[in-house]
Amino acid sequence: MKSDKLRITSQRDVILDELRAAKVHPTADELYEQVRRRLPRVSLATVYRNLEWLSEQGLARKIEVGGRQKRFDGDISDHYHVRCHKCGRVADVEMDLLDGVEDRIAQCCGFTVTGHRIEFTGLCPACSNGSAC
Amino acid sequence: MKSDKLRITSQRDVILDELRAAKVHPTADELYEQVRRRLPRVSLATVYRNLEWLSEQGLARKIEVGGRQKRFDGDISDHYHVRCHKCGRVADVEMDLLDGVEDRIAQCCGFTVTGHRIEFTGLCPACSNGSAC
DNA sequence: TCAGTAATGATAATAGTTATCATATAAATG
DNA sequence: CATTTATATGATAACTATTATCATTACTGA
Ligand SMILES: [Mn+2]
Ligand SMILES: [Mn+2]
Ligand SMILES: [Zn+2]
Ligand SMILES: [Zn+2]
Repeated sequence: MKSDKLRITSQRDVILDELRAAKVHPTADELYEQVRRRLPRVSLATVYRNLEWLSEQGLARKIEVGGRQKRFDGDISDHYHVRCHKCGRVADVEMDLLDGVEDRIAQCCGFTVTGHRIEFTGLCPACSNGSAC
Repeated sequence: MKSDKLRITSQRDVILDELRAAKVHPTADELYEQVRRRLPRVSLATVYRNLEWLSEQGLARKIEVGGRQKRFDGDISDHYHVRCHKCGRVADVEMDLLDGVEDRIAQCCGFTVTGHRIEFTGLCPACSNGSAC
């Protein structure tokens, strides 16, 4: 009988490792550049594929913020983000989760509400003081 | 002396009118289909251009929710949204805005925080009861 | 009526992501 | 350890949503 277990490849290993090491919330291509340093023959498709896979496995998070590109987070704990509307940089926000807020709005729209996400917007330190991002 | 006033064209007029009439938060191509009924020769580019323009003028809002496509809102009042993670539908949430929440996190990340956005997620009525969206 | 300029429609280009497919490789089996 | 086989990979094509280009159209004011 064949196993249906998924494999741990060196690519997966390095991708998750680099994602966790990144202080920023990298886009797929930003992470690709990092991973390339350790695996020069890696494909961008592999990075995309595994970011998707890691998210499905609950080992990483796809954070849906505004902006064209998706960003990823190696920190799977529930937390909020702030995004710079000038350069797109995303940082963590140290704020307690709003508790029970989903129940408060559960009735009014007919939706079955299961979660919420707060995205603060503003200017990052670099963009605040006129310097190029 | 030449005027630098911007023109109200019939396309603009109809686009804003249809956007305001839409109960959903349409994507550009959804709105394009609506506008086409009244202006059969309209171009999709014109819809994109004017949705952008209307947003800049403060006559409409570009709502940055998750999902691939941008959505637009003819209701320019500040309010939160809930998005169906199955079909992408977006509805308004009847909840008072969180007050002073931006100040509470202003220090912790170095960002100059100027706004926030809450996106609730869940299942819309149609997706809740097994029926096709 | 005319000149000047902004907007339009058609379409090309771009960006980001996903799909395809031949080859490589991890892990189960013997 | 060698064999088998399903999964993962790398290269690249295809796709989707959006933005840019540009010749033409049509407001607007003189
Ligand atoms: Mn984070
Ligand atoms: Mn709305
Ligand atoms: Zn910035
Ligand atoms: Zn739905």
